[in-house]
Amino acid sequence: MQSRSPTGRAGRAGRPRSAAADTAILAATRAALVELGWSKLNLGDVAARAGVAKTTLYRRWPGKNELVVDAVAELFDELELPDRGSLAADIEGVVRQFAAILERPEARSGLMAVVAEATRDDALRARIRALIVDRQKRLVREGRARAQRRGELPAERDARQAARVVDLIFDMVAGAVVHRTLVSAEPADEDWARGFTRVLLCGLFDTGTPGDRR
Amino acid sequence: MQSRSPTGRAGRAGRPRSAAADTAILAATRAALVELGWSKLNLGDVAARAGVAKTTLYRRWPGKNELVVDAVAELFDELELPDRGSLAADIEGVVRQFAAILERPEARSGLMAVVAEATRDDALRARIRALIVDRQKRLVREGRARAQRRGELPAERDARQAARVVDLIFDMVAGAVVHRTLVSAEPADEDWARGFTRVLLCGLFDTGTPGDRR
Amino acid sequence: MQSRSPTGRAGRAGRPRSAAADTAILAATRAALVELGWSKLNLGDVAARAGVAKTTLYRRWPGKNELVVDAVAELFDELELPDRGSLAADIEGVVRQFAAILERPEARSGLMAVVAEATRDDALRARIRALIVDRQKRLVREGRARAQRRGELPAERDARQAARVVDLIFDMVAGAVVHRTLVSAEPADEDWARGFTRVLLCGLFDTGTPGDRR
Amino acid sequence: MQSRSPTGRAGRAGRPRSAAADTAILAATRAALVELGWSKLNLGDVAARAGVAKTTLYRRWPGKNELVVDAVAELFDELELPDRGSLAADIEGVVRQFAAILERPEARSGLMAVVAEATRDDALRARIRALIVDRQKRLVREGRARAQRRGELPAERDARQAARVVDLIFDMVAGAVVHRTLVSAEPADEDWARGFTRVLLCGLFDTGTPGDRR
DNA sequence: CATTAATCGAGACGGTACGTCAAGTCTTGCA
DNA sequence: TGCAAGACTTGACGTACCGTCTCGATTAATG
Repeated sequence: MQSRSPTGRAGRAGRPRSAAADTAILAATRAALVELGWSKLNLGDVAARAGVAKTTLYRRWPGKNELVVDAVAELFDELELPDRGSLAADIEGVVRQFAAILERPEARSGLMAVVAEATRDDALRARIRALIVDRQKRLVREGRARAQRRGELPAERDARQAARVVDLIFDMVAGAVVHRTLVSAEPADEDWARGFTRVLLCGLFDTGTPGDRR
Repeated sequence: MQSRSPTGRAGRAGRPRSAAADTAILAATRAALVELGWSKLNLGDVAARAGVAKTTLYRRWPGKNELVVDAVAELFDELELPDRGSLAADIEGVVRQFAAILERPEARSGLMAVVAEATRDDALRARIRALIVDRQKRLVREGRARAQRRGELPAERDARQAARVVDLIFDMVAGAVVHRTLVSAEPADEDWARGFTRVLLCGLFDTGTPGDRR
Repeated sequence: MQSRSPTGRAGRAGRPRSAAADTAILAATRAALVELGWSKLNLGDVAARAGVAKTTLYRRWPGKNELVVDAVAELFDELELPDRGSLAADIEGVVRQFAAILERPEARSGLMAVVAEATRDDALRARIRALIVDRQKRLVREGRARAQRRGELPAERDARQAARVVDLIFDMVAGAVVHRTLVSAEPADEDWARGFTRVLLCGLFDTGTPGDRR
Repeated sequence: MQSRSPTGRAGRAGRPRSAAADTAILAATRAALVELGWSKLNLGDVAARAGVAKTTLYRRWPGKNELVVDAVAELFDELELPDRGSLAADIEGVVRQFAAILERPEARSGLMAVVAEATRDDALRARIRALIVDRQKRLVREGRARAQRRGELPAERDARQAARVVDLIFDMVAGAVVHRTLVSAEPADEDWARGFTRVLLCGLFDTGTPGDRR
């Protein structure tokens, strides 16, 4: 998925690419990210850790940015949305999972850096959307559908409206957790997740006692 | 404010630092950020643009990271919170202003990059908090106080609770706008701002027709 | 000879070093020495003249000192000792040749400078001895052997004594020419060479009319 | 002597220059030369050691080269030529004294370096001649006159011839000691001094048993 | 089963930017 | 005015990575 195939139609003649190398390189990238952080990360070091030549790495990825997107994207594939019985519980659960990933240094260092690079690189931005953003929106879609099945949320008027709502919620949830964790640099712990979920579901105008609606 | 004072007690002996240089350097930094972006930004170029020697720059800032934090921080000082008559209108206004800043390439490139670097640099994180985060929380505090005066929001139980709410709202607003703009890479336009404000104030459970409560 | 070989056993793996680069760099060093002199000589300029990256230069030589020793050493390899029929004529010949080399600006600037640096750098001193001093002592040894074959000089008692005499003569000849040329800054012309040779062979006590013994 | 006087006639107006400063600066230069050597020597450090501002230093000397010539020249003024009873003994004595000075790091590092610089700087070359070369030729002149008084050496035909001989002997003695000490990097000890003196006085053709003529 | 064509390791290559250091000048304020 | 302090411009330093290249040595699938 993440590496371009060497030929247009099919890997015809010649020695085929080592499948193990891809795995080793991505793992080495994460390891290097942990030790060195984004700015000191260098592809020569990654190649050495993976037991691979620098040329092998450049044959498969265009550069540092794309490599790190791929390496970080795999982290977010761990996210799951088990049914915790209510929308509030589901949200709190995914917020805590997301926060846990963002505690890991390989995610912290890498994620914001590639987003920063993506502000000036359309292809990179597309890659991030495809491998991280769009892929994790499944969580919002699934949680929303489940809540609608439970009757907690109304159905949307149409598909366009549904997509807009999913996008908005994703930006609100992911944005708040990322901002709390990386910009404000405070832990997104259980208390914070509960407060956040309350506002997200009931709004700031809500005056009810905590826990009444869940 | 952003530059270290040259002496511990008082700038007594020797030639004093040129005050104009600071201004020129920060402006040059933003200009270079627009043209080159974070990753191609180099201090030699910044120094040349500012009409200043590279050593002068290094005498005043420890490095690229701190320089960019200072340069970007000035951008956010433009944010204002004029009274638009209702909390909803105030939020929409500040969201649109914030989004407008994040459209500017010097902010886009710089902000996420320094946040990324700050994940491995405590001093840098502190600098970001002091110059950007804590400074802009004034907007949340002011908006909240104004809404309480209008009777739109209840008063907090105590100061600790108030601070927690301010922090939460700041992360939710800033996080959502940043994520929408930089990660999802979609415009935070008027429509989006309205939808966001609605959810923030009324929550996802809200079923009222749009506009009833504002 | 002057560049370190990249591998211990044999230059096997990896791209081999360009052989032409060594030649180009040493020639560029001499050219830069002529134009700029030692103190203004800089490796960036040398690299540019040689059409080579600065890193290539640093990969092969530790620094300016060693590079200049190698570049200057090649100049002295031009020295020859053709048989002019008598020891006096041979000495005058080599003195004039040596003086001619020291007229050249690349030798003038470089030689004394590296000797100066070598006063605080053992490795550099060893390099000078190996590439310049010991290499040119061949001239003294050869001239002495030839004079002994002619019967002009007696044979030494033993090898140790021979080595001491060779060292002494080398220091006297080279020292006098260098001092005349660079310190006193007077030309070591034919007249001077004749006077010097007379004293070296006959001593200050000699009272004979010039030319009687040759 | 070595510093230019600030005004044409007398240091009249304004604060007069501190006389102690000159002494302190030259001493500091030698101290820095011992610790750092020529190439690492820097005028900021010298100024600090001398308890003087860098500007003061530049007001009195044009630069590093001239400063070091002055500092080193003072060392050679220590040379003396006590009457040891014979020309051979006088020469051996001065050779040993000269060698002793060249053992001192401040002389080793500085002397060759300024000679190297002087190859491209006429004013510097003149300064070296005036302060070092010409000044120490007094030793040769005095030794020669003494030997003539003793009857060891004949008188010259005329003054021009006398000057040529003095120059030649000076270059031979100083050149040999410098070359032995700094280029060959061997000690100019008592043995070497005796061998050198023998050759200088009797020549290489001499076959007599050592010591017969002294 | 030999050929063939791409991949692999290693490492040199031309570049660019780094952050530091020294040279020499300029600008203060004090004596 | 001389002087100490120290900021200033300039420019080289030596290092580290960048992404490309040139090698000789493996490897499969093809012929």
